[in-house]
Amino acid sequence: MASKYNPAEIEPKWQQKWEADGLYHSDIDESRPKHYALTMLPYPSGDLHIGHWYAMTPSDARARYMRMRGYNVLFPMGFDAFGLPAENAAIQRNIHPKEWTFANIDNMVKQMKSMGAMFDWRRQAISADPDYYKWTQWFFLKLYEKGLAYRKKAQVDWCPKDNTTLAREQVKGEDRVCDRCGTPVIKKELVQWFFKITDYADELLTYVGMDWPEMIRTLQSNWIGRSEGASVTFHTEDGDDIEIFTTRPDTLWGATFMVLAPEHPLVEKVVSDERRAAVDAYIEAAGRQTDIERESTDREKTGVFTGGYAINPVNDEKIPIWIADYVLMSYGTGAIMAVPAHDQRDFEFARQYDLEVRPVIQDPDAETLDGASMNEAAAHYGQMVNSGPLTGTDADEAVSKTIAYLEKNQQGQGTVNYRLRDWLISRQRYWGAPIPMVYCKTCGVQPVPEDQLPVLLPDDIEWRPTGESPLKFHPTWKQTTCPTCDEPAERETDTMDTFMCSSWYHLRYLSPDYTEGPFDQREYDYWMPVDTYTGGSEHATMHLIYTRFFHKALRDMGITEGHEPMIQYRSQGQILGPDGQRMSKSRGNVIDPDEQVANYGADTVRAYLMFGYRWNEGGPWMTENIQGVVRWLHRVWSLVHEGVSGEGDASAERALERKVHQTIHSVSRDIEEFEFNTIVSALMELTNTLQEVQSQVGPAAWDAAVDALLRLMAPITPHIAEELWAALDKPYSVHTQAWPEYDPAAAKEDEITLVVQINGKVRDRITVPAGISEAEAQAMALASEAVKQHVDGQTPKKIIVIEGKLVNIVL
RNA sequence: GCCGAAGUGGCGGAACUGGCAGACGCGCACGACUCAAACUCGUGUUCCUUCGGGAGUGUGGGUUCGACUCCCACCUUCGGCACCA
Repeated sequence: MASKYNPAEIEPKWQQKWEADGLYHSDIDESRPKHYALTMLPYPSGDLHIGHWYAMTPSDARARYMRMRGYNVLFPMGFDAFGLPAENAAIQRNIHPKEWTFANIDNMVKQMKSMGAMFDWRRQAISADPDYYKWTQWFFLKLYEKGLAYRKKAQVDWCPKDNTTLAREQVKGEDRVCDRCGTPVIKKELVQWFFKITDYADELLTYVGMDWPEMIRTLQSNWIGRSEGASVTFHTEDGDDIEIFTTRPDTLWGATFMVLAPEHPLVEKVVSDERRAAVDAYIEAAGRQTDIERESTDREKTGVFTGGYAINPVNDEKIPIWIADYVLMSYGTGAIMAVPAHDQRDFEFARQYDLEVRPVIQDPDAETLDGASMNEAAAHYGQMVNSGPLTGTDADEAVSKTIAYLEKNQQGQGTVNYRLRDWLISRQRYWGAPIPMVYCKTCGVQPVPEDQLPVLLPDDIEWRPTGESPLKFHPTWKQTTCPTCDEPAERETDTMDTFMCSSWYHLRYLSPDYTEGPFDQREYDYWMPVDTYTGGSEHATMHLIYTRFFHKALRDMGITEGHEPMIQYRSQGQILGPDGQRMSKSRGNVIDPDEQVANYGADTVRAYLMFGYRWNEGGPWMTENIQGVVRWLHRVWSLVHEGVSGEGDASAERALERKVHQTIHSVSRDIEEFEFNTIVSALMELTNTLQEVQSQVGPAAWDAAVDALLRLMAPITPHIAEELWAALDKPYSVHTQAWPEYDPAAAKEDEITLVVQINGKVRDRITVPAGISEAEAQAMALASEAVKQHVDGQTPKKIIVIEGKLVNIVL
C-alpha cells in the first residue's frame, strides 16, 4: 500500500526541479504558435494576499492548458513597484522606500513560487528599477515630442492625506474620495503635466477586434461620456464671444438667460458695477464649498445676476447673464444657454429667480404648454414652435436641422463633447519615476536629452509630507544645466503617476534586460499582442483605459503595431473574508495564503479557489468547503496508487472510457471559457467513476483513464499530477505532455434515458438505445405502463419527440 | 436620475442551442469500521403530501406541447456614473 498524500513533501520538491530544469522558460520558437498570457502585476505591499492567488492561479491553469495544447506560452510576472505605500512606510518606520520595496519583492517572489505557477522568472520586470524607469521616462519624452504631454495650470483634485494631485480617474464615488486612501479630495489650482488621452476619446470608444467583457467596455464608454450636440457662439453687448455647448440646439429659441460657471474668465468683464459686490460674494462662497456640496444634485439651485446681457445669435434677443455653481467650468465651455422650458435644471433655476420660461417644442396631442404655469421641464416630443425659421419642424429632426441652420448662418456647428479629461500624471511624491524635464530661465521648458536618461532618484532624501515633492527639498538634486544653453537650470521635481509605469509593463516583460530600447523588437514581433489578459475590474477606468491609450499613442509613433495591446480580457471577482466583508487587518478577517498552503498544500488551495466560486464574481472564503477538495486529492492519490489487478468487464470499461472523453470535452470547453468551478466538478466526477469501476476494469483501461485524468489535472493541481505521473513511471514531465484528444465517438452514450412527458409533466423515464428513430421512441413511450394509465384511452392531440431527450404526449 | 450585472435547496454553486431543475461539493442525518472519537467508506438530503401525487429557479403577466433559459412590467442586491448642459 502506498504512502499518504503529503503535499508539504512533494510540492517543494517539484518546484525546485521545475526551476532547475528551466521547465517554464519561454523563448521565441517560430515553429510553434505563440500565446502571450498575462495577469495583472501586483504592488509589492509586503505579503501575498489570498486575492493574488485567486487572480493568478486560474490564469496560470489556463496558460498551462494552452501550453499542453501546443502553444509556446509566455506567462511572465513582475512588480508595480513605485507608489505611495512605500513612502508612507518610510515615513512611519524610517525605512528607505527602496529597501522596503525590494525586501517585499523578495518575500513575494518566494510566496509566488509556492503557488507552483509557470511564471518565467527570467522575464521579471520591476518598475522601480532604473533599467525600467529609464524607459518610462523615455516614453514620456516621446509623448512630449508628439505633443501628447503638456503642462497647464488647472483646477485639479488633491488628496490632503496622500499630499499629491490625482488623475480624475483616481477620484471615486459620490463623495469624491481618493482611490488609494479614501480621503475626500479637495480642489487646488496648480501647474501640472497632462497626457492628451482626450485625443483618443473616439478611438477608445471603438472596441474593434477586442474580446473584452461587455461590462468593462460599458464602464469605459460611460467614463469617456461622448455626447453629441452643437457649440453656439453668443456674444455680450460689448462684443465678447461666449461659446456654449448644448445637446439640444433645437431649443435655442427658448433660451431666456445664460449661466456662466463662477470661475468663467468672462465673469470679470460682464459684471456690472452695481452687481459686482453680490457677484464677488457669490464667487467667494462657491470657492469655499467642497465638491460634494457643490455637486450634490438635490440641493436648491443658487446663483446671482451679473448685470450683463448676451445676444442670442438666432433671434438677436437680449438675455440676462447669471452665474451659478450648477454650471461647471470643467465640462464643455463652462457656459450654458438656459432653456428652462425644456431642461429641468434650468427650469428649477428659473423658478427660483423668477426668470422667463418659454416653450419651443409642443406636443400637438397635449395641452398647450404655458411657461408661466408649467411645473416641470417639457419632454422632447412634438414640433418646434416660436422658433423663427424652424417653427413647425418635427422634434425628431429638430436637432439636426438646427445644426444645419447654425452652420449655414455661421453661428455655431455640430460638436462632440466628452466627459473624459486629460490624464493628470504629476505627483508630488518621491517614490516614482522623475518627470524628465528641465526648466531654464532663458530657454523655458526643456526635455532631458535621451542620452542622459534615466534621471535617477536620489537615495538621500528627507521624507516630509509637505504637499510638495520631497525632491524639491533635496540640497542638490534639482540643480542641473539647461540642455540647450548650458546655463544653470532646475529639474522638474514631481514624479509620474505609477499608472504610467504599468501602461507598458507587458512590453518590458518581452526583454527586461534589453538596453537599446524599451523592448527588443524581435521579441515584440513574436509575442505581441497579449492574447489573454486577466485582472480586476476595478481597473476598468484606470489602468485598462490608460494602457489602451498608451498603446495607440505608441502606435501613432510607429513604436507598437496594431490597435489594441490586449486582445482578450477577463476579470476575476474578489475573495472576501469569511464574514463576507472585504478582507482587512483591522477587521481581523484576513486569510493568509501561506497558512493555507501549510495546512493543505498549494494544489488544494489552487483547486479550492477555482472550485468554490464563479471566477468572475468571487465571494467569501468558506473555511469548511475546502474539505471537499482535500478529500478529492486524497482520493485521487490512493486510487492511482492502488491501481487495479483483476479482469476487466467490457461494459464497465466502456463506461469508463465514455466518462473520460466526456470529461476531456467539458474540461477543455470550460477552461477556454474561464469557468474554472465546473472544471474541478468534472474532474471530481471522473474520480468518482474511477472509484466505482475500480473492481470491474482491467489494467489497460484503468491506465488509459488515469493517464487522461492526470493530464487534465496538470493545469489545476500541477504538483500532485506530476508526482503521480512519475509514480506511474511515465516520462517527465506531465507538463510537457499533450492535452488529451477528445473523441466524440468514445464519449457517445450507448443507452439514454428517454423522458416521457404527458402535457409537459414527467410521467416516466425509459431506458432506450441511443439513436433510435422518432417513430421507435414514440412507440416505446406509448407502450409504457405509466403512460397508458395517464392516457387512459384518449387520443393524443400531438406527440413531440426530441431526439435523445424526451417524448411529450399532448392530450 | 442614468448605465450595467445578478437573484436557483440550510450554504457555494450546476443546468451547453427552449427539453429530466438542483450536477459537483459543503453541511446535516443515519449506518459500517472503532473500546471510543477523528479519518475513511456506504445510504439519504428542495418543500409539502392522504404516498396517488402536488408545488417549486425574486414577483406578476405573456409566448410555447414544454421556460431557470425568450418577451413585457415590477421588486431586491451589488457595481459604475451623476447639476455633464
